[in-house]
Amino acid sequence: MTIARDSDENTRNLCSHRQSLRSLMSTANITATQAPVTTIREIGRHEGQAVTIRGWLYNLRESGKLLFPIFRDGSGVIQGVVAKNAVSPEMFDSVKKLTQESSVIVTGKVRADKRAPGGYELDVSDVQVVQPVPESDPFPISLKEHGVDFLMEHRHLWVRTPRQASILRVRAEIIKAARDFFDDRGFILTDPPILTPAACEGTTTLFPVDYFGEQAFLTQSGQLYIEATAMALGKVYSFGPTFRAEKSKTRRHLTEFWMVEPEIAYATLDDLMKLAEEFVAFIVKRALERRRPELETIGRNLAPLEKIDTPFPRITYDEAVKMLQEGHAKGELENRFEWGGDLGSPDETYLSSKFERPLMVHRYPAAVKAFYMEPDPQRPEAALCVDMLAPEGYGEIIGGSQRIGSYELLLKRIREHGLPEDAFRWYLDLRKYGGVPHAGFGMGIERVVTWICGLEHLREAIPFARTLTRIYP
RNA sequence: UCCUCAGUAGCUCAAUGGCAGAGCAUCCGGCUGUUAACCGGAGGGUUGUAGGUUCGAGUCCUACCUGAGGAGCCA
Repeated sequence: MTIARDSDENTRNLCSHRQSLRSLMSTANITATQAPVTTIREIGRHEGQAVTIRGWLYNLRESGKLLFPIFRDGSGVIQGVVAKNAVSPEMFDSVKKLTQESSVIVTGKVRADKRAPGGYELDVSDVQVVQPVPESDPFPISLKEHGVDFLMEHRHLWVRTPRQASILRVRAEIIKAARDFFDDRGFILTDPPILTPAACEGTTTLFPVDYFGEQAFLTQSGQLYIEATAMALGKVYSFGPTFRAEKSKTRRHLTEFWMVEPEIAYATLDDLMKLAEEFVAFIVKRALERRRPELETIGRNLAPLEKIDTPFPRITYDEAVKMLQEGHAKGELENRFEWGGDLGSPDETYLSSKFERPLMVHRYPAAVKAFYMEPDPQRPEAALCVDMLAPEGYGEIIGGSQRIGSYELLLKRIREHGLPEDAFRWYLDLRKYGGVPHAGFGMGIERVVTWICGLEHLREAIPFARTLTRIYP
């Protein structure tokens, strides 16, 4: 039994309330030892029995001599019922005075009830208050709507709400699915460094770090490093955070986000596209199988997700350009797209809206893509690369390519891009000592979570989002 | 970096250039099945900041600050 000390001025006015809680708690101890401790998620197994749950008060409704405290414990939410004539007056009064998000240990009898959203209610016989939230300083996040900035300012408390907690559970499932997928297919997890030397792809998008007096940067991709481990282990992947100092102010961008990146020796672009579609289909299926209740809590329309299956549609960049130009001619797109540019956000949305499954666009012009991509031997101005666009306007979730195999060509590209040759010595070595055709892609976890959960903003898809304007909490 | 919009009570928002308001939250009271419960009452304000126009500015003008959405860039 724990009780908060009177360490805060705000809690002083609670003293009389606290006195009654203390006397309540001396009897509560006995009850707590009699009933088995369970979680709300598992509570159905104890129908008709007295159980103890440990959690927080989510909300309290009352109707005269009936109280309806709603408890949450991280596994779920359940409504308790306290009738005035069924408990002691002290007990009734204590529950009546409970404040939102006070931590509580609750004992009661589990009863099936058709009116309850979760199927069960708890006839409360005892409540121990672990720490009361002071009346003078109530929990800031009410059940009513709030603005984005306010919620982000209170993210550490916002995560307690059912919707946010559900999103985090889906995220965890997606990450586990990604790891299971690669682990089960013989991929080896190799963690690339987060601190990297010198500039790799242009310093403006990198976060500089002082490394014992030397300039270093936070990684913006583990790809170059897992190309090295792929040459050692054949099939590898990495899963970790990446950092982009881009000044992007949109709902699709974070400055710190998590990526899954597989890299495979002796793989071609076609192998990569097959892997990517199987991977994404696997993740969607897993989320539907294991996190359906959470997706429903979030309010996700599951019908579009149920349609996700292999094979995914594939179009070349050239075909995409044709579609975009036709779209412009029909008045469905504002600007006419010309061959040679990278697809913009409205272009991606338009293209993916024509399909119910994720769309793979391949063979972009080499000029708009990264320096390490292998040119198409059939058409050297195009790169052997692929972007996967999620349906429903969620945009790019995967970017990948076959990597340049030739030492000479890679060196040429590094020079063309004005990159520091010295910093890439090790990367060039991979083409000097037994280079092979190889390919890989990166998938942004938050973008996938946003799509699968049907969210408006990427910042809800990660526990603590880092954006251009926010590094608190 | 550019474009657009916003900033008023703890929160979400109203207020024709003319007395700064409502709902929620908090507190007090009522209700034996409430589902963001409901009903009655109370307290709660340097209208983002600094100037300006005006008899009078939350409202109009200028600058700045903060935030949001979008573009570019990207996953």
